[in-house]
Amino acid sequence: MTVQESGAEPKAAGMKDVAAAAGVSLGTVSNVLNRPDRVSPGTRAKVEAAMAQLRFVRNESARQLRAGHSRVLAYVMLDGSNPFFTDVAAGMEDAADAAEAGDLSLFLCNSAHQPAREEAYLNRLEQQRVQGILITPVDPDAALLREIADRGTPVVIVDRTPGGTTHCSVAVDDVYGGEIAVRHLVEQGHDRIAFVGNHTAVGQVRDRRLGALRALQAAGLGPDHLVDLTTTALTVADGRGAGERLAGLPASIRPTAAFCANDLVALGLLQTCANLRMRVPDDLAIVGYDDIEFAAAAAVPLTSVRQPRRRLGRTAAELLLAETEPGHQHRQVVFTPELVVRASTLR
Amino acid sequence: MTVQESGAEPKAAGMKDVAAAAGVSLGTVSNVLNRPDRVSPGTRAKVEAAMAQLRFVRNESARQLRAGHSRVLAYVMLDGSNPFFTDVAAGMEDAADAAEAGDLSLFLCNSAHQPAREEAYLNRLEQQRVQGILITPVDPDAALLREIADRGTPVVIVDRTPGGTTHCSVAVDDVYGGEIAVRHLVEQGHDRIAFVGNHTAVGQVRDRRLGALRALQAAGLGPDHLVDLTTTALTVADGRGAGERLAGLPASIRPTAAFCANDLVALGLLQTCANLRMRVPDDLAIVGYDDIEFAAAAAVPLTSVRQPRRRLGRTAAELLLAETEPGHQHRQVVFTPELVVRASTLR
DNA sequence: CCTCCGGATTGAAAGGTTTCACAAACCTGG
DNA sequence: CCAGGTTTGTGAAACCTTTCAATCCGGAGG
Repeated sequence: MTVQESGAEPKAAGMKDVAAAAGVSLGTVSNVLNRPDRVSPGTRAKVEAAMAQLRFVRNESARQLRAGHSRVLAYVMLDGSNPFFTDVAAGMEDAADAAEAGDLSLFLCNSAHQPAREEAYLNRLEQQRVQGILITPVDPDAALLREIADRGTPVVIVDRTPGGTTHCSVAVDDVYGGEIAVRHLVEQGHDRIAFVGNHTAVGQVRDRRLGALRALQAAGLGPDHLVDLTTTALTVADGRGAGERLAGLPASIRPTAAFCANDLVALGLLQTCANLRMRVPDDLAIVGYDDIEFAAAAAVPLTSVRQPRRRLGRTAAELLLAETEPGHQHRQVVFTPELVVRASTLR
Repeated sequence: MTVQESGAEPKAAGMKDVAAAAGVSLGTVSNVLNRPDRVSPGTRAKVEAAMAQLRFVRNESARQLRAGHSRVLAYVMLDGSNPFFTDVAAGMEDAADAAEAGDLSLFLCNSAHQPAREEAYLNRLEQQRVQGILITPVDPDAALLREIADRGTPVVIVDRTPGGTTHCSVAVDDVYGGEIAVRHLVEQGHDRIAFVGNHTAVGQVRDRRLGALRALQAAGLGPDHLVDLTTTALTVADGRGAGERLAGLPASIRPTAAFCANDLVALGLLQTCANLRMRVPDDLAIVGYDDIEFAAAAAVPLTSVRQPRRRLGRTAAELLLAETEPGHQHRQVVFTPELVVRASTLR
């Protein structure tokens, strides 16, 4: 029984205080925490009682300082409000929970497409000496990413393909995704197909369009069978706008099917169709991309290209954890997407 | 010019190394970092050059250890895949960015409804001595939350109302939300209204139903005018199931309107209506709750009760930051939701 | 009875930063 | 040229934990 301080905040007890209260040395308290088997049951009980009584909370900063690294992984995501990324993050959580090196935590950081925010997070994480950084970067070729990796913090690029092979990365084959989407439409008898998206941007969307062209070519159809409906971004509103433009085309030219770069765009398009009394899929067949949960729940369930989001995240985290192994070589993993056929393309 | 080590990893330079390389004392390096104005331009330049050359990265663990606390806030969210919570988190990010005590980072942790995960995160955060914890807990009255707060880490409860007043909290008036939803339906001429949700659970959903009953009462309608369609959870699938049950009711009893505890449920219900050729709102008017982005983008845009999600998050973070002020009193902030009327209830 | 052994415990060093009292150097004005 | 003030720079202590070599002790074997 020690006397309870009645003054202001009792100044959070440390191991030293615990040791004093239990009448043992500092080293013994440490042993109780880290190698309980090396401590006799009697002393251990005394120490544990003291810890409980003093409401001892281990100081992680001090542990890290000593250890030289923390037991934290972080995912810097591009857009926390996009279900795609939260699912990827869920996969990472699975991997972190399952890791042998128990006791890992995954922290999420949302850059929200803002380079400044991304940079601030990256710096903070590096200073925190996190075990590794997972990131879907605004710019996959940013110098900072390379620098951080060079200085020794493992970095894995998620859902982007960096220029070189200076990091591990995981991504999905978007050309193939575009190909299976449009091949399906062609098989359904369509030969004038709209591509809805902002393909001027490099990356994903461009690849998906490329795949679409390949599918047409394979069917003996030239690039003029793909009608571009270019949007500024990939939101639901963009999809609505594209729908109106599409409906305005004369019937002789109007595509009978649309391949959307994204499910959000597809949902917007679908909504416009409903408003304008165009029947889906009879008047217009629609294929989306990502297969987000709401794609299946739409008024007309959406055919979509599914990416193995959760697996993407899990694999990324596994690659990250493998970085610390001795003769590590960076790997670029590419997954294959899959077409999920639903009512929006089946007449 | 120092000689570049050619062996393995040069062992990350610390301030001591920088000091040596620049030919100054440790304290001066510290001053360059923390009080640059107290250092003459010449030495500062020397030190900065040395830092660049050695690729010096500040060690946050050591800083924290010295400072006694970190510059990190954390939000432990109940469900990272629910757009509601990611929007709340976005509001917190706004507040963290704007905070006077510059240089705060917000980390997100996803408990995914799992008490064990939540507990692991809470312990880790407390050990990390974070500046404060924001949380939408699985159980708002869990003992651990109180203990952590008692030991000195500020805790703010988000979107839940804890039993006592031992924490700050922010929430939304769900009774009122239910009331305005059903009042609107009554004004549209409905007098037999379905309530779709799992109201056996305590909390939100129960309050929303309570509000619905009040609205009926205010219109002189008894509780028998509310038809309960009870679900197990609040997912799209639950909504679909409820829709089928509803459609199975004889027309003489079947409600002409439905108030859903959640937009996901409402979207599922909407989908069933489309499948069964029930017209919305003519055959069934639908009101959802949360006003998630997809509510407006549905095939029939959904009337919904909007919660100030972003503001909820921002306020929560502000309350948290205010906790450190001297004579702090815990506050319970309650926001008022707002009805957004769209096509799903307007004939 | 002495030695040796192994398990239990201890004490001190180390890890990188910040802070603070203090010393040194430089200026100003008398 | 000096007293007193300001600007720069220094050195050591403190933050809390972990690790590891060293010590202590009781007991077994000779």
